[in-house]
Amino acid sequence: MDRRVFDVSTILEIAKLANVSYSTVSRALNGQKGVSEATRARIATLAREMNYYPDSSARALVSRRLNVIGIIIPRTCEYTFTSPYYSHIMLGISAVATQRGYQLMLVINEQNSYASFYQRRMVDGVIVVGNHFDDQRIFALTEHNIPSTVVPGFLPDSPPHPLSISSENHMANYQAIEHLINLGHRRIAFILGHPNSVYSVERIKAYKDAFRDKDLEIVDEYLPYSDFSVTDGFLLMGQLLDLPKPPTAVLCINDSISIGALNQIKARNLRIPDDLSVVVTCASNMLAHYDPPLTEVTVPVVSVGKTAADTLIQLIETGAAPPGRSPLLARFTIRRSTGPRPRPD
Amino acid sequence: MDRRVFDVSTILEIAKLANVSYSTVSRALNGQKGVSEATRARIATLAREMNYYPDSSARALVSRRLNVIGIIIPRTCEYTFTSPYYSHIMLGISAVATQRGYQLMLVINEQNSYASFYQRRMVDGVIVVGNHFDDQRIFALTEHNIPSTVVPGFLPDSPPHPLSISSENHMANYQAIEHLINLGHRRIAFILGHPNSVYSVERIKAYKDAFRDKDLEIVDEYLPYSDFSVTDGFLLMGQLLDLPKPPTAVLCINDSISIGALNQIKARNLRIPDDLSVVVTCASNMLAHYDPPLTEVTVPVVSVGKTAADTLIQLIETGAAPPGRSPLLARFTIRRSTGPRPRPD
DNA sequence: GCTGTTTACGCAAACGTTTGCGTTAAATTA
DNA sequence: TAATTTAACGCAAACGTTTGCGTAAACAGC
Repeated sequence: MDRRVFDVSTILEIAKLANVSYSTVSRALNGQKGVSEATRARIATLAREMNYYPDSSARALVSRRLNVIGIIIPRTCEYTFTSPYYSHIMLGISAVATQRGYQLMLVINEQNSYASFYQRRMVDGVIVVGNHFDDQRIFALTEHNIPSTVVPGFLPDSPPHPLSISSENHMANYQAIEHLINLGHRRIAFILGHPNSVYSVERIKAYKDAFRDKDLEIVDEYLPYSDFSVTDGFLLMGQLLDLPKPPTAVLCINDSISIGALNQIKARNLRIPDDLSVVVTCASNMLAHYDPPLTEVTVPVVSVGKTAADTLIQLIETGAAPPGRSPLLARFTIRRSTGPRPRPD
Repeated sequence: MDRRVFDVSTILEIAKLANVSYSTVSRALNGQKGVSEATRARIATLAREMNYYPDSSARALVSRRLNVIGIIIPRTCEYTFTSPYYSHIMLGISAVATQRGYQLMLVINEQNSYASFYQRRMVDGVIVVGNHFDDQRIFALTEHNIPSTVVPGFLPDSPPHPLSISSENHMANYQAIEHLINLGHRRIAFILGHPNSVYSVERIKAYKDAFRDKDLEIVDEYLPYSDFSVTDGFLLMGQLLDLPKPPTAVLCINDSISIGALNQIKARNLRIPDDLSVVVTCASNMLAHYDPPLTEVTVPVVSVGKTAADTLIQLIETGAAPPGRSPLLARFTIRRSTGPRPRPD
């Protein structure tokens, strides 16, 4: 009678009507062998007629498999959740998960243990989508042997998590900076993200590598940190332009910073690239139709999400991490927002 | 021994070590009465030491409550999932869900029945976040009495779902159009979304209401439909400007359309508002620092998400929908992107 | 016709909880 | 002191599955 509320029937009721034991019903519905085609068909139609759906909780209890993976957005990353970066990663995760029969549990702004979701058996594994490499809670995942991947993962030299999924951005950023240097720029700014974001560290490295390779001096003033927000992009771009020696070129670390910075440039009526060269970094197509067309580092965000999900599911199902994956290369595309260094005024 | 894999203990093991029955452990851990403070404390420390976490599946199986609500993004809305609109709604849902002890199950691009998630007992209720009012699958939710809310819901005159959560946009849009008319504009364009999106219908109504109230003629050419994308905003703005009699003012239905349209305007070097007045609609702050500051319809998207979650949880827990909610009013803010109609050329 | 194999099923345990009911012993009341 | 209530706990059923094992019947090979 309690079941009436839920308007669905159980395996037992079907068994009665089909005149078989309920274990046979289970096998029939799950496509296991040991059931004749006749009874299988009978049970199948009966199940449909009776509006039968398996109870996921009961199934999970005995089979120890929920077919659910958790997406965890740490508290430290909440402010960026609304950015296209996150939604594109989730789109990638979702695509693979759906295809392989997994549901998604979304945990935004998590402040407690990441492990607990697994320990409480709410998920078969978790994907932590955060970019702070100082997150101690990651350790518990590997320590307790919890199936998990981390996006974008951590610094290559000290990875606290063996399954870090990240795009390979060094090359594209190096190319971008090299491109600007070759155009004659020397005062090149890069609006970064949080100081302990993987992305920031990665970008700084690309920047410094390119500058060192060209024997150029690195001025920290041109490398401001931001909170990844549109507003910060706007404000920091303003501060850069207010410098005694303002940059002649600027790179932006993500969509929001790019948009904010462009608005600042527009507000000051600076011409791109005549007065200032701009390289943006995009996960979305928000800036696809900007005038002028923007020289851009394109990050394969959806692929990152797909790989993270694929790796995790493989780990869940086989117990072992899949072998080395091919790198997900960010692309550098030259368009018309970068040009020769303006002559000093 | 199988439990070793999961590295957690069960209620039974704790019971043994505490020298009580496992029902006592359950009661102690759940804060029910019938347990002395001494044993309760003993069990609590023991549970912590032994790394105990309740098994959600087992708990759900008997208590018929999962504490999970599903967020369903229909297939027809997938293309907009990456828009700030969706992430802000999810942020609102998440805030309330977390506070009230619910987890979120995210289903992107669902093509099957919405009801099945409930019928398979994966969620206690669902929030459908879509904007097409021709979605037949909504009917099954009410038909089977499944706890659910729908965002943004449906047209007020024919609601197929009793719990539609939506912002109240008519007034703000009416004000926006009235504002433009008062500025002398007559050729006013509105770049809408999908033809059977609730938002489009709502906007058309506001538009036509304002025009009728001023005894002005409505020209359908100025009311193009879009797919809510940046690209479409860009292209449609171009088509509008290519019209023999181009509009002197334009309204945009959401963030993406606004961005696309602004890019088109910028690409043509039109001055805002001298050549063209622009009213944008925003869920995000992507356009917060635009130059000039944009006259805007601000939609309280996070509040919509919060209300949807709040209503649903109330429905789940009490079995009845909460009484009438106060409307979530969109705001109209005049800034500097709207000005007097330019004199005819 | 005997043995061995396969097919199609049933039985019952198990998964880890919650919870109604029963049973002591202690505490309270008359 | 006896009667009654209450507190603290145990017992066992229940939730709806999956699955290992057992078994009868059918079937094959010789």
